[in-house]
Amino acid sequence: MKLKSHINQIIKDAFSKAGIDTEPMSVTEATKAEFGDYQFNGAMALAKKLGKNPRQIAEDIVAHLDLTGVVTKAEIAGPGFINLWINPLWIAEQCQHALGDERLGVNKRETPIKVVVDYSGPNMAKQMHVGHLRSTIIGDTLANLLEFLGDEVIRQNHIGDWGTQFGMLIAYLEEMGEDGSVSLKDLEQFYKDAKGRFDADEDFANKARAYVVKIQSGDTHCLELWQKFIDISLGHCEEVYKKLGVKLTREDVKAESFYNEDLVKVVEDLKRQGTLQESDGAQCVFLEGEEIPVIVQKADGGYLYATTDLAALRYRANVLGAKRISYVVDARQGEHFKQVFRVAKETGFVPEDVKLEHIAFGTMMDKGGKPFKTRDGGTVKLIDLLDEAVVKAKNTIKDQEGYSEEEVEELAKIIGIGAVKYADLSINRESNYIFNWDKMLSFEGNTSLYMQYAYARIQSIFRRFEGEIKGNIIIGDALEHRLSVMLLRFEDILDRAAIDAAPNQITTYLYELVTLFMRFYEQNPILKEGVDEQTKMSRLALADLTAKTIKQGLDILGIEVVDKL
RNA sequence: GCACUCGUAGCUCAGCUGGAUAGAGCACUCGCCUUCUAAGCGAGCGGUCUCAGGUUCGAAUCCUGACGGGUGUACCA
Repeated sequence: MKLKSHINQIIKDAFSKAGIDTEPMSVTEATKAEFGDYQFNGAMALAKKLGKNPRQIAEDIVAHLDLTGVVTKAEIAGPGFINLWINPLWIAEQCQHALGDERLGVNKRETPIKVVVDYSGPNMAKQMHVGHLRSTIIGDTLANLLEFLGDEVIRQNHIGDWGTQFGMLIAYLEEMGEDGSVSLKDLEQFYKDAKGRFDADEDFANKARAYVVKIQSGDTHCLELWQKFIDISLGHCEEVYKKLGVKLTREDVKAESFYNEDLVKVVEDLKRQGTLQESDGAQCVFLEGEEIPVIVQKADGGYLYATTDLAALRYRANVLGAKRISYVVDARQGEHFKQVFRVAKETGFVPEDVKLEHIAFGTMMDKGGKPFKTRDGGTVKLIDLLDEAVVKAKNTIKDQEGYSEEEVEELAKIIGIGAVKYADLSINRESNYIFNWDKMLSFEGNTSLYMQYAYARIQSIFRRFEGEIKGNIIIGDALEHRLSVMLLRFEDILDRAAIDAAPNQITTYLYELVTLFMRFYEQNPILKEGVDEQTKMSRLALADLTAKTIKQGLDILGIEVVDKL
């Protein structure tokens, strides 16, 4: 239900009937309940243009407003605000429709596009650490969201599987022989050991350097070892993805090495276009107004990540056919993407109509506002963090007697992982974010547990009810009215969140929705005695739609719900 | 130095396509369980939206500048 568009259309109709030859600005949600459901603030802005006073304009608009359908009441307030009330009968009807629809009334895009979402991008030489968390879950959410809205989403996991350190790792893997896969279990340690050998033993170091050259020249034996290493390493990542409930699979992997053969062509094409300049021996693209050039080939002939990114952009736009390419990457790489995107567009590597965006996010901080580290200053492994979340979640479960051990375990997973993800997604992605166990595992405030609790409460009602909902939704009071309108706003929220790539708009919405529902739950009894049948059915339907909306919203965020909490 | 980014209640954060008296949660004070999960709900307390200009009928929101924090600044990714 594109609620806002409906209201906007009514305003637009009033404009043309009133002979106002301007595109009206969009209505906005009313800032207060007493101001109705939506408000139109455009009368004031027109005052100068039309040479009339804003209240007169407002009156003119209201006089031509169709109050027989979606909107039933309009009031002019203050300097020329137009407050609008939506018809409760219409709201009820729309909620009813949403309830009967598996998409909850959310339309699929009329003109879906292909979107590449590039996220996670772990380095194969090391284990995934907290630095990968935000990209992985924000990216997955964005992909889920666009998919739900009907776009054709192509997930891309641009893993780092190429580079000098792999020579060292492969040399070490070969040295370990069959035991390699065993010691690889702890990649972090494996890396350290390999580095230790590299630093201590000159022969080993030379072998490692030779391997780099061999891999790059396509030596079969080396490539086999390399492939083995990547497989095992990727297996580690998949373990993390599984725990996190992230949908990335091997199908989505397009590693750095995938673009290797294209790198020469990228440089050649740039050269042919005359956009390349040599500087200190390196091949560079100098952009107007930019101090630092984009280097695509080092003085020693090697390629850089800008080169790979250009190759990837070209592939995604031209081979995959993406019209929107979203990079969910740390904000610190803002400059890099700004430049690479410019080069891609200015050289025509990527067509003009393709939207390139860097979905930047801030750094994860500890309670003290410092970058998140272990006690001894090391990086926190993602798998450890997630395991800890599950342990902590287990401790928050109050009534453990009510469950079997397996159930507690399962519940703890859902709660713990959900808490970590929700905490991250609920904050404006561009700002740094303070990681706080106590806060994220709290039932109070804007947390996943609060949402899951609300969902479980509703399911509890249905466990007791055990019937079938018959009859229609009837908006009985102001609270039910607000709750219903909130439910109908779901699509508007998702649309906006998709445009801005802002998961926190979804969490803010869910929080508002759940808060309203909790009030409704307290004030409007459903199964208690003395509630007449019609009211009971209507309230059950509202509760049901609320639960389904919470579930769908959390599902987009990659968070599960439970029937009992 | 230059560029980017952030600065909203004691703390953590919403709000930023300009709109009415700036909103939540935590903390603190108080009230509500013989009836649908009180892990809840309600009420109170708490603000020169960093500062100074500007644009505007109207600015937390847009522009300029200052101050403060963070980040980045050519052959790592």
